[in-house]
Amino acid sequence: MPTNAEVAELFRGIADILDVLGERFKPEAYRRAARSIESLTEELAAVAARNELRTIPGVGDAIEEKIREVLATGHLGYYDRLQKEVPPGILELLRVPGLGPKTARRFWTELGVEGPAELADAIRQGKLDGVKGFGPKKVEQVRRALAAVAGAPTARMPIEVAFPIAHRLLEGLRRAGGVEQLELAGSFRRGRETVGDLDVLATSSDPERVFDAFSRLPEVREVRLRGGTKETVLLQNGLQVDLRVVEPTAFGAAWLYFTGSKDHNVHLRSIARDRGLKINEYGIFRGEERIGGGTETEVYAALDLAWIPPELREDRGEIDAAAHGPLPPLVEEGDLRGDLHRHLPPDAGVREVDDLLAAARARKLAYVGVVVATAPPEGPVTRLGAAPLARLDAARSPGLTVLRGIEVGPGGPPPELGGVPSDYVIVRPPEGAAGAPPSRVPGGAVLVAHLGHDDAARAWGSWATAAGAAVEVGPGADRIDATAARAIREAGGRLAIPTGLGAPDDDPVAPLALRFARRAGAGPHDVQNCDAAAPLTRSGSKRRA
DNA sequence: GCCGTTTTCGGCCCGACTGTTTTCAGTCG
Repeated sequence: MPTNAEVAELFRGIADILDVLGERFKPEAYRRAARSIESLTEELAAVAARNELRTIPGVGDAIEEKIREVLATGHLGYYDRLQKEVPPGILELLRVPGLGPKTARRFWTELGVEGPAELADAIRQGKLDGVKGFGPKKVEQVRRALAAVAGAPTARMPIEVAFPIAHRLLEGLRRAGGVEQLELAGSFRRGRETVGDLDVLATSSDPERVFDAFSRLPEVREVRLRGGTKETVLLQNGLQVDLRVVEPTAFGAAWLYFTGSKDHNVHLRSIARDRGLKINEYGIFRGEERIGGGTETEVYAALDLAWIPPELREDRGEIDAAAHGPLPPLVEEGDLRGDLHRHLPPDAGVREVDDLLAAARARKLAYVGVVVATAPPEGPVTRLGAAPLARLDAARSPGLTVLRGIEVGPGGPPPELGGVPSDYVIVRPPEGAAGAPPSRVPGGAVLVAHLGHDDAARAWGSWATAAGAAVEVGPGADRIDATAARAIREAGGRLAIPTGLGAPDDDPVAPLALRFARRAGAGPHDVQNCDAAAPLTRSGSKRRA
């Protein structure tokens, strides 16, 4: 049975071939279906079994039938036939930056070139000289792009890896001066798990100065292109960054546009067109007249839509919802009232305890849970020292409840931890194996952390609901991303969001966990640590410190 | 190939940048 990702990849392959064959609208139709399928929270087979494939955005009669064929047989006759029409190497040419379907097709039909290696040979032999549309600059551009693409496949980067990089770039630009507003856009702002590039948007009275400063940042390896309003650079690590500078009056329209997603933009613009309006990155227009664009809200309002949070802008029904009034509120940083998963360093002393509690008070948290002992499925048993433990228990603060947590595997606390008094349990599933939830519930379990298995998310979500537990969301290999968080919510489970208490500014875990939860559509009621009081603990009473 | 509170047919977002051209095609996002 093919996975959703494999079916999406198949449809992208179809789109590429159709592109080279010169089809006009079909390629985008297949790509749109591919994007939708990728973002599903369950297997296609389950959707097909309920006969609901047509409810997937971009899936109509023809694509539904193709999905059913692939699910049933593992093959698609249509794709097999298409593959015979175009040499495989031509499709590789589409991966070369600056080469598109039109150009690839010309290389193939006019020069007999059938792949990247042959194209490089053709350039060396001067076969492109004098070909219409290929001057010396274009040939050199293609030659360099071919050389670059040979060594570096362009993979999307996990957002938690991009986070500190984006943080540094913005810091650098601010320090250089000349920028007024400065924001990230693109899939980064939408909180996607991976980013293909970074989009940075600025307003400035002196764009040239901003571009100059950007080009000189130490992270920048080379400037790819530069015009009056945008500059594209490549970082040392290969990540591409686009910087746009716009007028302050157009900031909202530009931020909306560059945040995407593409499908969201296309839908908005088609609504505008139906109403005799036009949206571009400079504003929203009726004829020549500009009727808004300073803020995103103005643009949405001109279409009688409520403002839509970036995390939801995927054209998965959010636009229809916004037409009927404000969307249900998503969880915000200020909604977080406590944190039940703080670790202290193994050699923590009294000082670290005091710092953590001071940070909790500064954030006005109502409760904080500190892990005092761990016996995870893998790794050694660790315990907090006697002195910091005493300090923790002795902490006195009218507003702050302090709790002791122990972190254990699905089987519950091992004998080694028998003597450790605790208020609640953090369950940590074993790494690697797509572990099924335990059949019995460890007494007073309130949190599942470091789950990391997308496939198991739905099952753990159901289990957590029954256990009165929450599942921790966040970036990284052993955490839960937005898609899995959505599956947990659909299974009736609640989420927990780390607060980042005491973490440095560029630490990605807390801000991205919040974005993932929002992307999963979670409001404050769906998040355990938005509750005003600490969850019920195993003793049935809260440890008032 | 998809889609529809004008539509089951006839549309399908919009502009920047580059290189090659004397007004535009291709690519990209």
